[in-house]
Amino acid sequence: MKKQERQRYIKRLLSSNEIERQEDFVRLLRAEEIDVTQATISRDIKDMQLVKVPSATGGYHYSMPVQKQMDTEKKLKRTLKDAYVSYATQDKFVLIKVLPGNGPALASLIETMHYDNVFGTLGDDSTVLIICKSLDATLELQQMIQRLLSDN
Amino acid sequence: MKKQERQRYIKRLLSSNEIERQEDFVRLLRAEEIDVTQATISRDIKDMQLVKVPSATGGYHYSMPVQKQMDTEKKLKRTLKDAYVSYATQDKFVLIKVLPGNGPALASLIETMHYDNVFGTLGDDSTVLIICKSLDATLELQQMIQRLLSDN
DNA sequence: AGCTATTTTGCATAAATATGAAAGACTGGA
DNA sequence: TCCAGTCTTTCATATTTATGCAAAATAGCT
Repeated sequence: MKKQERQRYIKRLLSSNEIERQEDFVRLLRAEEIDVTQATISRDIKDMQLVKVPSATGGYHYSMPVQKQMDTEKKLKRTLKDAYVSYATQDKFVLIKVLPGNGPALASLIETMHYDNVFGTLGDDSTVLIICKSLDATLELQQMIQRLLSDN
Repeated sequence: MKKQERQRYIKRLLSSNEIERQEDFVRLLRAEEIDVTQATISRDIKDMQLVKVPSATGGYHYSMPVQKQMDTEKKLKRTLKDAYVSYATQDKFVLIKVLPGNGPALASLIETMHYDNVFGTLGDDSTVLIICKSLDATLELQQMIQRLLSDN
């Protein structure tokens, strides 16, 4: 399946927040050997219900649909609350310990949130490692986890 | 203040989900004696960080920013959980009883969520009346309230 | 009020996005 | 295999959105 694969790529590209127009997708996909035109991207965006968000800094960037984000955050929160054991940070890393079996699920949820500041995520059975893009980002992520754990 | 007032109108227009393009805003605002061009709307949308969402039914419509929606839903949930007494529905109405003093706050939160299906909201000291656009909508709203009350 | 700085708007148009229609790919038969 | 139906893509272009710039409005002074 060609289309689905491309759309997976598109999702992955989302977290790198420099995507300001559809042509950016075209360019980035071409770099990955996937040759498409803007027209197709436009249709993909419609399919996937992505939105072009005016960012606080003056530009625009594409992002996950509202509903999905809300749903995912909800699951994320629940998983965190259910399985959370401890966390630690060092440098640009955040390491979350969870109850055995919950690592991959949590990592995948964090992935699909497409946080702008997250470079990558890795989960084994009971540990999730999140690699941030900057030290500031690490702090922010930490606060977000705090928030998810504490609020209801 | 001209701009702010217009932006308030724009927010109010959001809940009527037939707004598919910026020109629709122009048209609807003109109907309310507010004379603007599409250029201004484009800037307002950027200011307010509204997004154009591809809807499930094939079209597009403008909507509140993700973050604000999430924040508001959070407050709404908290308020509901804190102040909820009972609710009842009849026809296209949902009537929520809350602890004294919480009616207006709750009504206003529901307003700012801009639910597509809500025609209007009215809150006195301890009661909130929500008027839906259809019977189906009433059911949906009811379920949403259930969800907010039960989940965490 | 009169003047200056700042903000907001419209106009014109550039830039970006969406889409009809034709062509190409893919699917599951017969 | 060949075909009909379905799905997907591109091309060309219509439609929609964003923006530079000049004019107008607004706000803050004195």
